[in-house]
Amino acid sequence: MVTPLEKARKNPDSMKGKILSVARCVFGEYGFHGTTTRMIAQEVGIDISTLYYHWGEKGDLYAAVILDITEDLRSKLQDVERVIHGKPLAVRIDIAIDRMTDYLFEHPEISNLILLRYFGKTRTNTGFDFRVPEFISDIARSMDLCSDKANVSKKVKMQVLGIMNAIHNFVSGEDFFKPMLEMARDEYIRMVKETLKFILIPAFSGTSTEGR
Amino acid sequence: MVTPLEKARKNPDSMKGKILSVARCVFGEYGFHGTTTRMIAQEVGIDISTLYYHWGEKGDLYAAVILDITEDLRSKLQDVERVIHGKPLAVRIDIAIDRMTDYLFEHPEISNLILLRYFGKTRTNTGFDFRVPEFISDIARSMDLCSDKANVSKKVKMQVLGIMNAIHNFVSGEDFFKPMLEMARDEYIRMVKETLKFILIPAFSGTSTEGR
DNA sequence: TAATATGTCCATCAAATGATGGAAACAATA
DNA sequence: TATTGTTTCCATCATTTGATGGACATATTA
Repeated sequence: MVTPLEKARKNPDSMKGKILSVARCVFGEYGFHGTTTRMIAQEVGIDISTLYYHWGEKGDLYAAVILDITEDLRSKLQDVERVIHGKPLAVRIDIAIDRMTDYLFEHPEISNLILLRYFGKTRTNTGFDFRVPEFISDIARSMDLCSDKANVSKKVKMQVLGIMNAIHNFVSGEDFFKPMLEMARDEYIRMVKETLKFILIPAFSGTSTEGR
Repeated sequence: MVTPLEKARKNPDSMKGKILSVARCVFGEYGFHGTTTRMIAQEVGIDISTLYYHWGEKGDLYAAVILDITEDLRSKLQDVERVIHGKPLAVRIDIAIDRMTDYLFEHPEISNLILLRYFGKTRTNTGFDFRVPEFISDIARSMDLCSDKANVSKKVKMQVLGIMNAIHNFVSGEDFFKPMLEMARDEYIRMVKETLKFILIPAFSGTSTEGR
């Protein structure tokens, strides 16, 4: 059995795929309640009922969007993990920041959606699996921040949350921070990486693997 | 001339003040579009038209809420500044994290609203002054992160953004992270402080005042 | 007390929004 | 070509939501 989301991911040029792609961006910009199905349909250039035909109700489309970005992020994290494997901790962090920052600046809706989901509530319960806990543990292991690979401590999980959120913040806050700091996009991205490394590397590279 | 907001702030038990207080929390939880005027009115226990009588249209109430939390935050930052004045950098950061974290966990809607404003857009333009740039510079100066007090560098501004966002993240993400990590509230708050200090202190205390 | 100002609620409106039925267009296949 | 299944759009509905007018109540003051 192949789910609608799998179909859409396999076929990005299909109508299902196009709608999903646009929905990612619009939901990412305006949040669940700030987005209307009409906004998405208009952006795709189709009638609203075509959207409903493919994805059913708004909440189902939103759920698909969240699963979609989750899968993208998981996949990207695995990529990065392969690259940094075996390198010293400070280098791992350095590379991971570069790669993840570049990737998320190319797909800012991922950071947007994740943060909106962390910090905002939806009235109608769009409760479904976000799989954050696995992610956190995976990152901790690939960063080799924890000694016990099977059981990541709460302390390390908090640290990983701090790292990931720091990146998402700067990506998602681009439209707010960039004009505030009077920077062009490339300068902003450069400064983001620099700042992240300035803050994160000393904390992790000067200590043992299990926190201070 | 005294503005409606000033009246409400001076008189928290007045209807204006009660509505403002409730609106802070509801807007903070559900965002601008996720909040209906009916939700606020119901929470206060009044008719919807009473709300409109006091605050006019939804966007005006939201604007008042933002100005309200901005003023609270500014005031709190000044408090903290007085406490940490003259102390060594590592101590300043330590105390600032403790104080700000405690304060924001008591008023999580402040962090919620700030982050939602950074990362989410509103369809109808609720554009008004958020005064973030001043804040950032004030914090940089009170932290003594910059050598030139008059002209805070972009580098330092980015660092301050990173610090403040890290705190807001953990406060605003409480409802999401706490159950995920299977922690009680007090344990979570303790871990937040610990993690923030673990990440932030090494970066700033081991360097000169103007970045690495 | 009479008169005026202030505050609250009920009823209601117009627009926006989520959602659907059915006709038409299009494609695939016998 | 006739038949069947898929996709798209138009028209429309029911609710929700922002917003207002006017009646009633309560306080204030002449």
